[in-house]
Amino acid sequence: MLQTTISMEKAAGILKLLGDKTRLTMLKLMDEQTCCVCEFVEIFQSSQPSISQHLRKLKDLELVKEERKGQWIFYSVNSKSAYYSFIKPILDQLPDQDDKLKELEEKGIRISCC
Amino acid sequence: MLQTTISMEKAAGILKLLGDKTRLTMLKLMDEQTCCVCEFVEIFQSSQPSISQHLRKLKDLELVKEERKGQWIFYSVNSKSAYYSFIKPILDQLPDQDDKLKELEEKGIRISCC
DNA sequence: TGTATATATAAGTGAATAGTTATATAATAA
DNA sequence: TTATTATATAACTATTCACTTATATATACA
Repeated sequence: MLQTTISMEKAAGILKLLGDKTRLTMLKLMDEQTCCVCEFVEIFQSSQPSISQHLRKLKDLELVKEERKGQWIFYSVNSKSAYYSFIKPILDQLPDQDDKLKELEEKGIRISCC
Repeated sequence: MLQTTISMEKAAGILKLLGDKTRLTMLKLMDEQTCCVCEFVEIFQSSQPSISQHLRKLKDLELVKEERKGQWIFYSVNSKSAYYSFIKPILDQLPDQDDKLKELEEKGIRISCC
């Protein structure tokens, strides 16, 4: 069952992206739920361009996919990616981040509904 | 069987170290065999200080252990590390690097014996 | 001894990177 | 149409990072 071999080059590139606390947490969140940019901005108390730039890097490697809904763009982990099987075991070992989304819901600023 | 929880902070720090092609390949090699600095220098055609510095970073996070044997210092993955279970699934997905050590043996410059 | 070999460390340099501010695009609402 | 909201992108800046050169330490061997 050992599937697609990943090149060292590609693996290092992906791990470099995951080697940032913000991006790693974003990915963990997006593996559980679909999130939009403004939610990340709130969660990480970061600027909107900073979050956008993190998302773009993840999108460039096709680790996440986007879907526009009206004015919002929703991001989630791209489980169809050839490299999903590479990152999934990593994400699974990370502490659950659901509390971050729960906080948003409590504050009444969770968007995801629609 | 989901064991030790790793913090996001720590996970990101480790992944950042793995996000370098040289270090990632070194780790994969050291997960299979014990290697010394001069072997890495030969394999990666890198300078000795460069290799030493990579090893130090891996050692600082206790991902590798060292053992002096005479003039040589042998490095290997520290499977006793609290984070070995975190990196092992990653290393297992990487392409085998045995050919690199075989090359050294063929050239007659493999040290590990003793 | 003194010389050679293996490794580590320190200091400097250039490139990569994450964040900032400013601006552009796109959808919605008035 | 104009204003507002959500997001992306471009240009700039400060920091991080990998590598270099030079030097130090430690072992082996003559």
